[in-house]
Amino acid sequence: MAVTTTAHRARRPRLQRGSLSREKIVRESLRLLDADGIAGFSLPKLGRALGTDPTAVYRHFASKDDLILAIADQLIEESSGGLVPGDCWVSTLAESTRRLRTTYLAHPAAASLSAYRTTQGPAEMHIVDVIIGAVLAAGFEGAEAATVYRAMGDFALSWAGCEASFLALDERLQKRDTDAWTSAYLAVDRRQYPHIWQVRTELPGVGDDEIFETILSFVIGGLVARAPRPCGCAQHRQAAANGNS
Amino acid sequence: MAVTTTAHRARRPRLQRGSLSREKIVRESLRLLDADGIAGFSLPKLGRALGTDPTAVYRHFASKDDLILAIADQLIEESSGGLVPGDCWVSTLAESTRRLRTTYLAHPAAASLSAYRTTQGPAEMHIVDVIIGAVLAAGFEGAEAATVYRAMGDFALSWAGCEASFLALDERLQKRDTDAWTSAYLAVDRRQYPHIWQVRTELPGVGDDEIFETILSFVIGGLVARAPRPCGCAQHRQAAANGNS
DNA sequence: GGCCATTGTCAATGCTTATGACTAATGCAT
DNA sequence: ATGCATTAGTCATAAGCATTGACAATGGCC
Repeated sequence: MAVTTTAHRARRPRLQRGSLSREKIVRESLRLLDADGIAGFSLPKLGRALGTDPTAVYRHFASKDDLILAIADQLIEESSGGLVPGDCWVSTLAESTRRLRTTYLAHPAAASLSAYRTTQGPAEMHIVDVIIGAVLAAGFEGAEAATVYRAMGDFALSWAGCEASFLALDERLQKRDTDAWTSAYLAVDRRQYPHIWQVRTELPGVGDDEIFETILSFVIGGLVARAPRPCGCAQHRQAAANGNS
Repeated sequence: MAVTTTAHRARRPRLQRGSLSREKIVRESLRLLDADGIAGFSLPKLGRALGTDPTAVYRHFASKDDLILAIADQLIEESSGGLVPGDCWVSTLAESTRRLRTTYLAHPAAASLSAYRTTQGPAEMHIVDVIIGAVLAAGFEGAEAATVYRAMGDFALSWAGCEASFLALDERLQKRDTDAWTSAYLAVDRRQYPHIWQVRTELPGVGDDEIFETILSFVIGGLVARAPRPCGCAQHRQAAANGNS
């Protein structure tokens, strides 16, 4: 069958007419959000950027929220696509957290809109399965496994979402915050806030990556200490043999 | 065309000067946000709720963002007011994290608007000083102390902010998410997502408080394991003496 | 009394999300 | 191939939002 009827379109189960499609709209949304931030993202603007009527997007998405969910799934896909769990559950957990953060930081405006939302798309299901797999490999079982999974998953989402939300603020507002570390806290009164004063010169130099790796090491460290079964990979078996928890 | 439109418009008697103040507006904003959520919070609605002209609030706040910052400071004050660090730095850290979360969960809509914002108000400075004090008591010094403080502080803010943001969503959307745990994940395909399948019956029963205490115990556990100086309080000295980290 | 900054009111601008009516393109059955 | 139901794109429009500038009443001050 399949003669010469628009070969590349025939792949889809249902042919798309015209110039718009959900996929194209999501892609252009991401582009707009990356370029102009949240302020540059409205359905009329999106329609115009696509070269269509300002309201045309409503033919493909029931509402703006519907579109945001599609963007969320795209982000999760970008973040967890091709992630294959190795034999070390510790690095599986650490890596999936790092990857989510990397994606969110690459698309802060999109992430700040779509974080904390459950898409129930295939990409989300996949990463959930991977993380639960790691938690089970750590020896947690039943209700405790479910709780530990939620704790680790929500930690990754909340941290990355929070960093992204900050980066999605106006540059003006971000500068206000940065200035707090570099000047306001630097000039703090010694008697009123003695502890801030003690580390005041160190505060401006702290980098975001450093902060993230610190909290991640705490979380993973606390998890490993509580895990019923140590990690079976070469590196961690070595560490466990040395009596290090 | 126009006949008698403006002639007998039902006019409310003009309010007395001083019927509005920044404090009153912040209080009414919190009330509105708690009652109706983010959707019920616009400057026109706020003005009407205060019994004034919809635009009257602009006489006291330069913009909506200006008002949101004032709300943020009010929340921090409510959360950290009266917090006195004890001799146990572990519980100081845990308690201040718990208190922030409690406040944010009590005012989810307000928190979701104002989280991640630096107010540089006295309430914020105070809680920062308390947390840095605990980190110093743990034996961290210099740049490492600054990094650990940021990690712990940002963890508390991001987790509580994230939970609040979720609670600030429409009830309809929250239900969508809850249903994901109670039905969608329950009916997952065993072969496609074997790990989800394994814990599927446990997922719906996991409570938010439980998840929070789990991640908090991981974070605190990881921190304690890395701290140069163990906690000096009776309870933790005992634990340290038993060789438990 | 008279000055005048402050603050409440009003009208208006230009943006937003969203909907229903209308039109034209398309796939499908005949 | 032809006609038709479906549907994508367009248009007009509604209702609500943040914000602004003009205007007017108020109350402190001299």
